[in-house]
Amino acid sequence: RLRKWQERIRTKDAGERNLQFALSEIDRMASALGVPRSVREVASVIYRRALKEDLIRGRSIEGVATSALYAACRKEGIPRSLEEISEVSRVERKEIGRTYRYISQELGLEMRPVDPKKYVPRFCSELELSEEVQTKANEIIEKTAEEGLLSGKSPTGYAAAAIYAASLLCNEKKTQREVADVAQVTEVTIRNRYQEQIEAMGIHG
Amino acid sequence: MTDPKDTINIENVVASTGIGQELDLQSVAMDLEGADYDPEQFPGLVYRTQNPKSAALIFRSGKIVCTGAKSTDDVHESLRIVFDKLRELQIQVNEDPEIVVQNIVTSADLGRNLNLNAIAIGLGLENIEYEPEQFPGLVYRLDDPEVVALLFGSGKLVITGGKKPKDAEHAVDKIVSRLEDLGLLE
DNA sequence: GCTTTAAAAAGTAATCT
DNA sequence: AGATTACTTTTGAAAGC
Repeated sequence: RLRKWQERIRTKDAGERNLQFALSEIDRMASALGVPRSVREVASVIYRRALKEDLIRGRSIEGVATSALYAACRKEGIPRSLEEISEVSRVERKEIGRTYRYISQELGLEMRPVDPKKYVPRFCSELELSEEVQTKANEIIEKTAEEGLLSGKSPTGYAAAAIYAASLLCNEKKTQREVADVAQVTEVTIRNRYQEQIEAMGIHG
Repeated sequence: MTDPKDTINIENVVASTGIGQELDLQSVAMDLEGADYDPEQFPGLVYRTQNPKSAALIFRSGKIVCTGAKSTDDVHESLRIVFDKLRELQIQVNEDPEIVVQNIVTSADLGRNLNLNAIAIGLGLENIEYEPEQFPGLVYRLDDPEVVALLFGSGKLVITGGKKPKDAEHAVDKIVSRLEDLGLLE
């Protein structure tokens, strides 16, 4: 009986240590990403729920913690792409993506697809683009998405193309390279989305 | 107005069978031309047929998996070739080994573009998976028939997980009526 | 869970000319 | 700026780690 008692304490301590590790990892990654405290709190809640529902079995603590943070950023309306998240995590992008899909499904998070407009303020400020460009980019995203151009396209590439187009229209030109670097997509993707968007907007030049 | 059902095309059929005899894959690999066998990497021996095109995975137990065929007839033809090849190597093969179709992959076209964002909400976020950052298709699991559909913005789709060609037809019917009810197919 | 096989859908990406 | 090739997703069986 004493043995069982000690074992219970041991596992309880281990579980407690694991939880503390996960929460500190969420904190570390959140700081590195520069997201507000509210996001870390949402991420912590998601992680605790995943723990309670026993979703961590067979997965790494770090993977679930990273996925919880990715989901929290989206839920709070300040998404970070998997690419960005993976830069501050030691879990690879593909694993974060599949773990996120799993916990999202199992916890019934009912995550809506990311709205590309959510990336506009951050990308534009990194590029030092004016409020006017942001407004124009949002307009382009709004209008072209309504016409069905967004289906199946990655939100970051879509936002990047709209920002590139808006920078040209507002005479604050940024190169495709510059926009591609902050959005972490290739110039090819920007080129492809840009062509579709300006055509749908009826813009030339 | 072409019926989306008429656009259904079988792209791949997976089936399993067995010759009812244990095999020494090492010697089969030596005698069978074009055989790929690397037990360190995978326990099965890979043998490809050209006509019809398919790949057979042959195991030590005598069980065989055939994949890549474009119809159930092609699966039977491919396996007939495999069986004959094994018989040429003086291996006993049952008369007519039972062949079980395990999965049929089909493609189809709904004929109009789809607003996947609206469809995700319409079908219910809890019933679908749509993560365009990871994959452009919307994943929709049906209970009856028990298949998985991948819907794309172009209106094209993939149905997989079915065991009979009819499963894909029923799935397309259900998807079309579901989308029509939601007013998302026009 | 992984390993291997084949196949479609469409987007993204790396590499080469 | 193309063109190619390759990887992402789903499905299923097999035997073994």
